[in-house]
Amino acid sequence: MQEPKRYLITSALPYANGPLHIGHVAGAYLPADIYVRYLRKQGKDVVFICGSDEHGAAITIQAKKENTTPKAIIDKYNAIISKAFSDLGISFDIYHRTSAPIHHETSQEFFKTLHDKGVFEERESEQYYDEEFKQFLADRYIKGTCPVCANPNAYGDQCEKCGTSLSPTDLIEPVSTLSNKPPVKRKTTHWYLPLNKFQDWLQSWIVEGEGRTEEWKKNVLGQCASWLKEGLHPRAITRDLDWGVKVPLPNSEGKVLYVWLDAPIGYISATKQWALNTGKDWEPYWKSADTKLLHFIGKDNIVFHCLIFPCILKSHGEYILPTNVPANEFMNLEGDKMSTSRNWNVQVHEFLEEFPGKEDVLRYVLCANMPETKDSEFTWKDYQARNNNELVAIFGNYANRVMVLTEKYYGSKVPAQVDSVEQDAYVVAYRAQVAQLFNDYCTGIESYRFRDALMAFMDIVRLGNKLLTDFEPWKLYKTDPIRTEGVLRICLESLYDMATLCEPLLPFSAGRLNAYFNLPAAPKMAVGGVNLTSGAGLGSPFYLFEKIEDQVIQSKLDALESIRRSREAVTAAETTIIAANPIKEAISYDDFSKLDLRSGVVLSAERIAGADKLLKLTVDLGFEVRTIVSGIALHFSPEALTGKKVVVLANLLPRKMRGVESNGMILMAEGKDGALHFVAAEGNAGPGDSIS
RNA sequence: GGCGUGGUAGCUCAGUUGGCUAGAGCGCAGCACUCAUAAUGCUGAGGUCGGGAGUUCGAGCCUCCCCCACGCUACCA
Repeated sequence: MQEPKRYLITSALPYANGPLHIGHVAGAYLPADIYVRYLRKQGKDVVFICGSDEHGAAITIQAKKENTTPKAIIDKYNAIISKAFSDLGISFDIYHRTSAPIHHETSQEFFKTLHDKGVFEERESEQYYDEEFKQFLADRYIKGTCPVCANPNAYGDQCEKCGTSLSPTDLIEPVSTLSNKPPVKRKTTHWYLPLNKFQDWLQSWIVEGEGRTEEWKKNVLGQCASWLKEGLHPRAITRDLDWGVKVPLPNSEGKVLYVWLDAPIGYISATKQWALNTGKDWEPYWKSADTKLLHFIGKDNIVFHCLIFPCILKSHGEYILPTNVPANEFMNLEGDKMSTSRNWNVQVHEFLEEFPGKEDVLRYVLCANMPETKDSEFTWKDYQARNNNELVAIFGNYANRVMVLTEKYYGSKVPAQVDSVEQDAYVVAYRAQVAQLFNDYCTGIESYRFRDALMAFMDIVRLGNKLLTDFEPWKLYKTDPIRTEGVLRICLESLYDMATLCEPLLPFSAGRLNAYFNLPAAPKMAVGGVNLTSGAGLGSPFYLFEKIEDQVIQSKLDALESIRRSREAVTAAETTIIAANPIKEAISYDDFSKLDLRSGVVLSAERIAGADKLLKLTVDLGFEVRTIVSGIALHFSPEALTGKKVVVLANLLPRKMRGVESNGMILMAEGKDGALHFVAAEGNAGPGDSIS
């Protein structure tokens, strides 16, 4: 691509059911903000879009959990999240919400356009339905026992204990979380996006790079290629739910657009709202080929932004496709994956409340450890070390050295430029090195390598420290005060350059430095072009950053340690329970296949004379009626058993008990309290159906 | 089980199409300096590049096998 005429930058829409943590920031928001601030400083036409994703079942669940309404939930978290962003200096041009009317309209228009074009397929399927509440149940509204780990509280989409992704029909004994009753299956109609039809196009666009103008990151390409290799399938883009954007068709009450056709359209509707707010035209940003469109996201969003959303945009026909999707990996915390539900994270709003004035420190540490090519690690020790050894010792200290010397020798007035110093070979070489590093800095940002850019910036500061040490103005002043003036003039100018260069990375510090100079922010991103006014008044020396004491770090570590301990205690307790009834020796499938299990129905039951534990059951196996003796008399009365569905081990050798021949065995589950429960095939399984 | 991404110095990470003695920052050791929040500057130690085999004049990089971490996905009869 030639130089783009304008830039449209998006960051993944945070889901408004919980607060923002630093992993999110390092993944999708900080890199975008750095990039955008850099572009603005270069004078580019750029719009930076984000907003809350406020629909979906998880939010309605959260509302139920907090005993409130979905609206209250999204208002609460939208407020927390958007404040956290602005407090951290993430400079969106608009932070919008998908609950806004303009978003609903935009999404519906999009759906209608694609629907009218015949892009979607309509399909009927069976979904669980709650008869009492008269509604279809979203996956997360169904709970049951996980077929993998036997966790009794697995959701219909995922078991949070073992992490397996499920579909509601996988659950054993599913229960509606609305009525706490078993749901029934009922037919429903949904619209599907036939991703399979886009397979070839996606293959050439992403894998072969047809029509792309930028190289994509390896992790992004790999993930996409993996999906394409598996083969894409049609995906439902509507859901039976009442919280979301309504499907804009007749006879579609109770149906909303699924996230695919909701959240990413939020980028578009937010752009529209921004245009309304500012009197601009939104369309060129989305529809003109000379726009560079970038989606900053975390790796969990790669499939969404690289496969699904492009299919939607392309289907529409008028929209451009992303130039790049510079997805980051994940940032771990002290060795473990960050997670809101497991309380293992650092929440942005809490951090900012606890450590006011440390916005730039957090930005610095997150940038230095940004998970650009692989998962990275945030530790509090590293946070402290980077603050104390880099921000304080290198950058803050350089600024302070220059300010203190200037105050001491020149009463905080800009000293004069001195030709002999300007032409000194050392200074010429110094300037050349700074120019080279500035170049590295720009290249870094432009190619989404923000850690490199940060490193280049710090190297510029290091050169400043070195220059001071090499010229030793504190000695030079005694023998050659004029030359000293020239040296400090260079230092001050470099400090002003640093204020400019660090603005995308450390905007708060940039502001404080500009204030010291009593100057507005430099209009352009550049180095060496500054010309301060000799004799102009400067501010008083100050510390840009302050040391962080061990004690502060230790308390953060202690807090995490106690969370880890309590989690381990829970895990240990669960392990003990499982260990109490250890699993039997492993068998082969052949061993299992010897068992002939059948579904059956109890026709009648009677006590056996002289036996207090045995019942004589007559069981219908469909193809025959059998007599089975079962030792359950202490748990069930005979009359309660008529019509009971059971599972029978049908090929067990016959055995006489108390004179009655038993032809099989009834399967029972024994609870921890010793109570017996029938095992039965649910639903329509009839007598004689085999079980395997 | 399949696919993807990683496994490089004590720690956090770079290493672009295979090419001099494998790099950076921090930490560590020594030296210099004192304007500075004991901060800065210089020098140095430290790596069989997850393990094994192969291709090549030459492999951190390419091929095969194995181990480990993370993610996605299938199957679960």
